[in-house]
Amino acid sequence: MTFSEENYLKTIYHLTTISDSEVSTNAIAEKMETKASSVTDMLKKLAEKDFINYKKYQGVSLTEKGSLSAKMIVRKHRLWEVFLVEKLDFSWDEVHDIAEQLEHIKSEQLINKLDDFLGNPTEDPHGDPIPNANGQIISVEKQLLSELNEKQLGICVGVKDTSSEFLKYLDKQEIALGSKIE
Amino acid sequence: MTFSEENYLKTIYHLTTISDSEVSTNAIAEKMETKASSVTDMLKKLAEKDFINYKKYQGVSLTEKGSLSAKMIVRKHRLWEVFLVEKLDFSWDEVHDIAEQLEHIKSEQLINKLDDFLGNPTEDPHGDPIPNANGQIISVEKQLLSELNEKQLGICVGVKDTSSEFLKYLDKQEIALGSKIE
DNA sequence: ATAAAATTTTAGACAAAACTAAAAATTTAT
DNA sequence: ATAAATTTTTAGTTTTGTCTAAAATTTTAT
Repeated sequence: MTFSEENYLKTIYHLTTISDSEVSTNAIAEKMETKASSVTDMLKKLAEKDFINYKKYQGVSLTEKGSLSAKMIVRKHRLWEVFLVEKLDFSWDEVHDIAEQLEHIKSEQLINKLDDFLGNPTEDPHGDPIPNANGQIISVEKQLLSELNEKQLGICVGVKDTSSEFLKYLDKQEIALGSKIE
Repeated sequence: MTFSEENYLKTIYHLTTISDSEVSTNAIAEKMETKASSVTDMLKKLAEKDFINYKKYQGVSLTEKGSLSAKMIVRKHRLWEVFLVEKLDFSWDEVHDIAEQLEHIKSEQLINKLDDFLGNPTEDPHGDPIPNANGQIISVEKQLLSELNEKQLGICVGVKDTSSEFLKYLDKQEIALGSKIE
């Protein structure tokens, strides 16, 4: 699989988890900041290789094979993020771009050894779950802060928006994973 | 710089250190297992970008800029090798291919933090020197085993051939860095 | 010194991944 | 129900890095 194919697969995976229905060409194009025609080209290729179910004009969904591949990329991305924060002392707002590169390194042995080295973490620095070597995801139930009632107490176990700006804002407010919020 | 450009630069750098004269198109092609015509194409591009000195039919040498860039790639390669062996418990014959991928990750901050995390090592797992952040190389003088006289004692401080096969052979002979050899 | 051999470059083609512009299909609105 | 708007696909082009085959240059051998 090429870098580009991997990036498309990952994007389709993320869009699928948000909407859990067929993903549209335009949605992919927007998320990847590319043109719809480029997306169509790639969808044909991914369908050809049996990573996605694709019928013209009907949007796409991941096949089992595609879903597993996508989860392996997410696994790599999140494990590398843990490495960067825990071992190299990066802050949570700095790791995304580097992990975007590292997630494409091809070596199963590497990622499994990294997993062990990190102590088999279940979540990345933003509270997102890390798929295991079989692609299984054990995710803790979360509620959005906006869904809580007034005066209700909560503990921050994750962030929905992982943009560098928002994470820096949280730092300024002294909100981190584990923080009590009312 | 693209992956391909980086790979050419690294190859030219290695060939330069061996021969310390102009490097030929064919030598590059052979080392990279590609065709001479492909090499010529790339040499033009690298010359255009001022990484190499190139005159048709005359072979190439690195410019200051090219030499520094090459050393930074070597730095990354060797630091990642140390990481793989020291932290992830890979053996010295397994790390080359993975480091070939990791050396292309672009982030100065990453590599300098990795350097610190590893304790600023000066040599990789094969005894080759690691350039520092400024591209300086402090290398220990070495003698080839074949240059020693009979009955002369030596300590293995590096290996010239870093192929997986040879390294496994050394393992079988129980020869590692630090071993006394007569 | 010049012919033969080897090396290097050029010219033209191809595949991957992107693009623009135009055509086709689908969805929305009246 | 049909016209307008939107979305998606197709067709054709571009860039990057590769290739083959042929031409140009340099080196080697007599």
